[in-house]
Amino acid sequence: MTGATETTAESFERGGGIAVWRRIADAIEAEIAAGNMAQGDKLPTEATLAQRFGVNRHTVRRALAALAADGAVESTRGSGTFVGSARIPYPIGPSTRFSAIMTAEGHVAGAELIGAETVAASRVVAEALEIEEGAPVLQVKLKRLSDGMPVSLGTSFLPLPRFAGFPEALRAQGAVTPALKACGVQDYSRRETRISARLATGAEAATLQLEAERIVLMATGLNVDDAGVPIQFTEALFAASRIELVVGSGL
Amino acid sequence: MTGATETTAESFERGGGIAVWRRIADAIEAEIAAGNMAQGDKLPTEATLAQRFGVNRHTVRRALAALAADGAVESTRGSGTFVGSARIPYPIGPSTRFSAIMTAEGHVAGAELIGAETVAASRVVAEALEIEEGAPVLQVKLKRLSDGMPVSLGTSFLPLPRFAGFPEALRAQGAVTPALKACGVQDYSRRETRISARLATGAEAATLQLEAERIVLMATGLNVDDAGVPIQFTEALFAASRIELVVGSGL
DNA sequence: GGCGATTTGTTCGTATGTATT
DNA sequence: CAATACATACGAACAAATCGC
Repeated sequence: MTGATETTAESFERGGGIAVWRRIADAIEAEIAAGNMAQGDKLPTEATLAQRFGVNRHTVRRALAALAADGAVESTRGSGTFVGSARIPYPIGPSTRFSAIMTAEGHVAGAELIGAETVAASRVVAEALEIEEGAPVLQVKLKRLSDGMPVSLGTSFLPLPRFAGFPEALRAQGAVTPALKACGVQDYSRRETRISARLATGAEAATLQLEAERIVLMATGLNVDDAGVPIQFTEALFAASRIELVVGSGL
Repeated sequence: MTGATETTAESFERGGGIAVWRRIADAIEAEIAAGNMAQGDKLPTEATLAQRFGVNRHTVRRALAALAADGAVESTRGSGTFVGSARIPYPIGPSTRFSAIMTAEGHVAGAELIGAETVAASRVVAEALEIEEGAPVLQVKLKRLSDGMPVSLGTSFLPLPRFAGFPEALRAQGAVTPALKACGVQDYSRRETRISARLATGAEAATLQLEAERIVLMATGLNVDDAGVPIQFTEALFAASRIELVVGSGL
């Protein structure tokens, strides 16, 4: 590596307004953005960086953790820390079909049913599905895979008794659209999507095969059938380091 | 010697699969979700929580930091840690007008020009604006306010010489739409929006009046005039703790 | 308004666990 | 198996902001 643009310890002294770990994080990020490091390149070890910046290893770790949260870098225990990879575009629109999207991008799509159970509709779910609060709804959790790598973690609520046969159909078909068709839904579309971002909980991180403290994009929305009747209230989590949501673009 | 670490329901012993700080974070989040604590309520002090969970204060801080990143809690030095507040919906669509949105929601909108300078178009910008790479473009940075509180931080690129008078018009008008009109753009619309999430850099956090290490939603997009000619490549940052993006819904 | 106690923020030091090479 | 490298946790000290008296 070139030591030409190396930042010296001089500028990272303690007690200068902005925290040292943040200045280090920005410095490393700038280094990557400047194109000095390519995707997948290995960063110096934490110990090396600590020595280079003249700080404790904790301080470097704090900086690296901030960069790892959004995928700028990826750390692997025992191996090292590496420059992260680009995000896969994921179109969001009136007709969003996971399998179709991934196939079009050249990936192998898959869906794995994690669980299905009957629960009482919460206020939010009931309002969206236009049913009574407390009415029985089917809660389905599924993991979506692209080339075997978990991409999203979805929780859906479907009204009963209309979709009582959905879990079995999903298990049999392996994708949502044909399973809905088996329940008599010829076509469906997305009415509204709300997008927010937060950190993954422990269970979510484990399911998505994410390291700790990673950012997820949360897209909640309502699907309606061709008659405009709400059929599915969904909440999908995407690893922000792997996915970029795309809105519009002629869809 | 660890005999009498009575504490709460669960024991948070070391070395059991999932990290202690994560289990504590999930426990506190569950506590909030259960409705035991309302918006703005003060959490116990870090020292108290550390004692209660039988861990070091660092471990509690790690858990609280995870919750603070997405706004579940908010910490203030010298004061304490409090339960965070709800997010404001922000519609994204073909015709997104900040001032109109905020006024409709009952807020007072404002835009503050941070900087305007002529730069050479990068590959990404050039491609979007359909101009030559390296051609001069106007880079405008502005901060959008709602009721005086910073909501978003935007960077726009506009082709020259068409929009040479834009900064002056923006300064005079105080909003983007009339400023564009002054440059001869009768109407414009959004062609595509890409949404991702990451952590704010030091400078961004400062401008948005965010604490360190907070999550931001990044929406990049292209605006075209009524003739379909690209006029503005924009990148807007939103504090994920304050904003929720809304796509669709009859817009 | 001043001042000390409280509370969160940052950094260093140390030790140990665990996965990779 | 040993060395390397990241992950987690504890302890100590001090800085900086706030709050109550």
